[in-house]
Amino acid sequence: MQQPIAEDCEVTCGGSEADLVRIKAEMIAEPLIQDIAEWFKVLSDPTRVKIISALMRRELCVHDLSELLEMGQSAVSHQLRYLRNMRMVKRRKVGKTVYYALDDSHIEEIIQVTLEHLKHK
Amino acid sequence: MQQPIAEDCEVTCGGSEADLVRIKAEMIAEPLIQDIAEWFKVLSDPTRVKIISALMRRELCVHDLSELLEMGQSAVSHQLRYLRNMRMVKRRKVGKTVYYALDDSHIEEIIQVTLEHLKHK
DNA sequence: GGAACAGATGAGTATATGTTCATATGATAT
DNA sequence: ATATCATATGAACATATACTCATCTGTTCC
Repeated sequence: MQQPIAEDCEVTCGGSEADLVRIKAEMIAEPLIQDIAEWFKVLSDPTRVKIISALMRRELCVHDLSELLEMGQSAVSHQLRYLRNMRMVKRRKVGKTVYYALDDSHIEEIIQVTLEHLKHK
Repeated sequence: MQQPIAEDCEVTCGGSEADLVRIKAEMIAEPLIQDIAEWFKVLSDPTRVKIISALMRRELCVHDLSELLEMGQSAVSHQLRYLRNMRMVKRRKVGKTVYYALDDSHIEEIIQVTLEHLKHK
């Protein structure tokens, strides 16, 4: 009767096969992993961080954001769409102009925590 | 004596030029923006989130990580180098095998905060 | 020494991402 | 209706990213 062949590095790597199975079960579930990565990707681009940094002060229209960031209107608009899809910002239309504001209570908190972290490094 | 010409959208966009200048001064400084984006980029990839998720349990060698993630050794190794450069993980060598462990006290906290956030959405 | 193994790394490649350009939409004013 | 302004959006393009493959380094065991 064949025993299941032991993995090559069962001993050398310190962890038994059973251990790995347990760890795998304890790891964050796949769909959640995807969500986390997607969420962090929002803040992984300087332009988006700048936009959020500006909106932390007050709501702003696309044109003003474009001036603050010294970037083309189109580029800003594309990123705003991205942020809107991610439910990070909401918009309010007044005549021709569109005002954007933060729509996620946790962003500021997480940015603040990260700032503290980066300072103490 | 010439007054500085007002910006096109001074009135329509609701913010005076002086306001924009003030906001610009209050925004997070450019180099810090870059650091924040770089830091978040670490967790913007599912593979890296998985690696960190696994290392939150205990230190692991490359081979075991490779098994846990069901990915090639090379791919895992590349990401580990990235994480090492970002000072997110440290390594400990024992004979042929190299053990990786978390080297950033704040990652777990931030992931935990993010998980809570994602659940309550 | 040489074989076997764990891991690291450079090159190549396919895909993702961010910006620009041109143009479209939608609103206001004349 | 037409012109103008604020914003949105699709296509194109250049760069960045993550993986694979082949190869290299460093260690142990014979």
